[in-house]
Amino acid sequence: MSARPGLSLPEPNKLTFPILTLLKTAKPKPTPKGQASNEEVLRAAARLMVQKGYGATSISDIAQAVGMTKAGLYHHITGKQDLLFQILIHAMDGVERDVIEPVKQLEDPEERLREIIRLHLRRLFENGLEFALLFPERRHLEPAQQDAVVQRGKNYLGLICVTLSELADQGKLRDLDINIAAVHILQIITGVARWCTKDTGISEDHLVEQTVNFGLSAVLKR
Amino acid sequence: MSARPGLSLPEPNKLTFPILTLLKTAKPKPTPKGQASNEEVLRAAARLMVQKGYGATSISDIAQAVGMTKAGLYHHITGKQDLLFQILIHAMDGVERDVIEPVKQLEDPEERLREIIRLHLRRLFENGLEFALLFPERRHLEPAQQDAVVQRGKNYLGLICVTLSELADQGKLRDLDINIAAVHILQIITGVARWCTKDTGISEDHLVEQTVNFGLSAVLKR
DNA sequence: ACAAGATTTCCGAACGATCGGTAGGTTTTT
DNA sequence: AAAAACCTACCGATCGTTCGGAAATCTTGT
Repeated sequence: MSARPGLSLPEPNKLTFPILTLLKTAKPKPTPKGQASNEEVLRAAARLMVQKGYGATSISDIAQAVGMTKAGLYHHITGKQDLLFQILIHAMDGVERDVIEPVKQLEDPEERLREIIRLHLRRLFENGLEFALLFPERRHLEPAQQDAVVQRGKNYLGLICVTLSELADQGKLRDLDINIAAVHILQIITGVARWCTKDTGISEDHLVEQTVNFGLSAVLKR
Repeated sequence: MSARPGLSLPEPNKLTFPILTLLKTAKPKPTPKGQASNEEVLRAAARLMVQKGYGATSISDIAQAVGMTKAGLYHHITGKQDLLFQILIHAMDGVERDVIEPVKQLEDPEERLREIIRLHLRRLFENGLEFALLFPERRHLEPAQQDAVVQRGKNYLGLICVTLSELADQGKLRDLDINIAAVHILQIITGVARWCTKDTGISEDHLVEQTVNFGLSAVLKR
């Protein structure tokens, strides 16, 4: 971090501590590009990709965002494609941890559906909008990686379907196609992640409340 | 179309008639790249971009899809960016013609909202899913072009807002934020355009009916 | 009807730029 | 001293775009 002769750039987001702190897997190869990328890199890359799209985000962009050069960055990632894969896996991990798991313990399906929407939106606002990348950008992955991501997305969709199904058993559900309704609910959530990057003068609490009510009203009788 | 010596490729989608038939504007320059691109090119380009994304769709891909070479294609377009712009303008033209205009004559706001969703979905199925490009890909345009596209999108959103407002005047609307509800409705529609590329075994009629009911139930009392 | 010229349509080949990725050496940390 | 983190410099490939010319098509004079 000291002598960089003849170059006094601002160094935008220079990291003040070494990356790659929680690497648990063994690394036999001299290049430890194990599948564990660093949180900072993932976050910066995700932010750029949400902003500009996967294709328009170059490795140099990401490297610059974390205060490194391209070559330096390649000690933390194995490639651009795999970086996207890590981001999507990471996004799904977060959703499963912060949304799916807490919600599984709820017995009442109506409360569960409400919490799914609420918790997911909360997560979007707090932990970044990486989830918005899941659907539009997964086509840039290898088929095998794509399948892995799609599978986890389907699990999530399945949870919504089961919840709707339970609501139907209780007679609380409108006469509708559960599968289509589940997709629409998911689209509403991810839709928020999409247009919420803009500077809308809307309070987060208000948006969450309105979206939850919107989703529940669409499917519940009353 | 006749002698192409030493080259017997299948020529995948070779056009059997000259492109650019309805060019009405005068063309002073030797390169008549006026802003009127051909329908075939626009359609093929839109289809590819929906499938692979703007960044991942090369000019060669588009040229091959219409049975030409890169250089030949450049007599019909002024550039890749402008091609995207033409596609988005064309998509908005279609929506304004097939959705907004017919719907403006409807007095009853409930019927109007129902027709907005229904007609828009119908258009998606029949005239291609170019509308799905509007929101995710417009960031690749110049700011001026972006503004033009965004403005027309806002007009559409405004129509939905006005309709919701009229429903509120009639006391038919739930207690909700009209602006947020309008965005959610639009997101549902464009969401269909997004995941509908897949081979879902769902009938179009069924999907339209379900989506219309979903949207109306979300905002109407009852 | 038909040839000749003008115009449009398209192609082969290349350009400059940028991209993802790598080799090898230098600095920093352990 | 060993290992990890990082940089400079470069590679091959691909991208969007352009140039000059060759077909194909249209227009016009006769």
